[in-house]
Amino acid sequence: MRIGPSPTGEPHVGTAYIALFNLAFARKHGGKFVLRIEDTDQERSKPEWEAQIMASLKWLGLDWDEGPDVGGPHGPYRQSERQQIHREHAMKLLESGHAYRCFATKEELDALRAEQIERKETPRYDGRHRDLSQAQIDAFIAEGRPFVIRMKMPTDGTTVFRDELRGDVSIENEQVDDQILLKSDGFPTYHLANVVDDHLMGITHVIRAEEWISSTPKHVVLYEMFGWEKPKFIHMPLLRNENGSKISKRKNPVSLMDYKSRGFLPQAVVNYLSRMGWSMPDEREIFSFDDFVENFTFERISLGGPKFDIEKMSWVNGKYYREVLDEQAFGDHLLSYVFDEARLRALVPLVRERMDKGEDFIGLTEYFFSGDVEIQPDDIKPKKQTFKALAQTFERYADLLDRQDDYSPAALEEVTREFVEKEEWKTRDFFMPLRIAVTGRKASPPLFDVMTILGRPLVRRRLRNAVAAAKLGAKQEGKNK
RNA sequence: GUCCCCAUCGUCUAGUUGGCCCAGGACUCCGGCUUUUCACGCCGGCAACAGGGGUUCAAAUCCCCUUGGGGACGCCA
Repeated sequence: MRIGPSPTGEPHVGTAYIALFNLAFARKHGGKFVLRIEDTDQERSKPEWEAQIMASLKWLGLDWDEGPDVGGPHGPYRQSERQQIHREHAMKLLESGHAYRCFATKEELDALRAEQIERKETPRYDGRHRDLSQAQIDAFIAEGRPFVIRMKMPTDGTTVFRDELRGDVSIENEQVDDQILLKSDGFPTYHLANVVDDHLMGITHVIRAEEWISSTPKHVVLYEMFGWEKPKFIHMPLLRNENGSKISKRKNPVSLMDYKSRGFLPQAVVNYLSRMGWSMPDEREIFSFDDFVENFTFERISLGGPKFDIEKMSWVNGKYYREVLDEQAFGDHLLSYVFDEARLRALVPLVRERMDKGEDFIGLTEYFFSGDVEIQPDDIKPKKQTFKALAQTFERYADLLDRQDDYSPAALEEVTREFVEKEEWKTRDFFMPLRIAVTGRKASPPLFDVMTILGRPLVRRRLRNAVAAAKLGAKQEGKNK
């Protein structure tokens, strides 16, 4: 069993979800759980993300038997360090005629796709370089044209594979594209790297999210091309947003770091996640990971995509507080959460010149320690603006911050000032409501320092609350007229 | 648009070898009890088998169609 997170963003709840089921299955059947970093996207992968993902999984107690940090017999466990292996396997397929070079540029293919969509056709590769003559290939290479290696998918027939949860899934081969295996930068795509590494690492059960079902035929055909034994495929249901779409940070707090910073217990998060699409035979809701492993079977997985409900996860967390942990353990949790050293240290420069005695601290910083802050509509309305305008502007600002990657004070200040200018608002008319929205008070340390320490999820939540407050104000405004 | 997957209360789900289910539990919400208050706890309530055809003595459970939802269709994973 393995989990292959891609270090291209914050540690995602979906990663933990899949890791959890892989681990449970491995533990149940005495198998090994492998952590393999799938960092073949050179542009988006970052070492910081990798470190954060590993830290988050460890926080949850989802420990791996083999991985980049602990090593193991099938290393290296970072795909970027296995490039040579992937390349060799791509060459093998090239030699055996199962793959070919494609010289089409990205622009060329984008244009092709655009045309196909225009004509309401299914966007797909047209096989333009699938049967190039050797002379043509030589000529292109002599020209120094960059190329990718594509797999030669059969054009007819059907590929059938067994999903252990759903039974046989069959997909017509003509529906499947000639997948790129090796990119022009020499790195493999997910499909090649995944199949090659899974085989080499002795992965017997591929437990991954449902979104991979439609590309599984490619993987099956690859196994066959290499003449390898196929693993068993288990596709877990996809975690969903409230509206049913694939879970995303737009609609949900999906970063595992958020849960930690909001004071969730790792055991409670794991417990809640186990109940997503799975149930105990006796319908118990509160159980340990060991209990989960003991009772785990695929038969108890239900396939409807479960919606992630932070409300219910909070209830689970509360259950742990009052029933699972004893006073000592609960006290320890509180101590480490409230007096988290990193957070306390971050506040030091903000409060030092503002306090005379230790007792001033709590009053000065309480909004760093609470979830939502209370906002009175009347407090946030600038004199020269309407509630309606405020609501709309805040909404646009919240959207802007969602897309903001750099959350440092300087960067926040820059984008915010730019934003205010673009909105044609007076700086003070925007900054005061913003300060109240974020801190719940009219006076605070420098706003952007505060926002950085609060972090994206909390700022986001409070901004949304302020939008709601402004809308409420707008309603009353309308009535009075 | 094409292909694939899925379908029980608002949400998570039990139910799946068809009958014990006019569908059970949990979250949320609403009552009540307990409590100086709040919370917890306890008791109670609202609330679902998407629709239509079959198969069968009998269907939430099996089959088909429709509808709905989701996913995939990237030199991202």
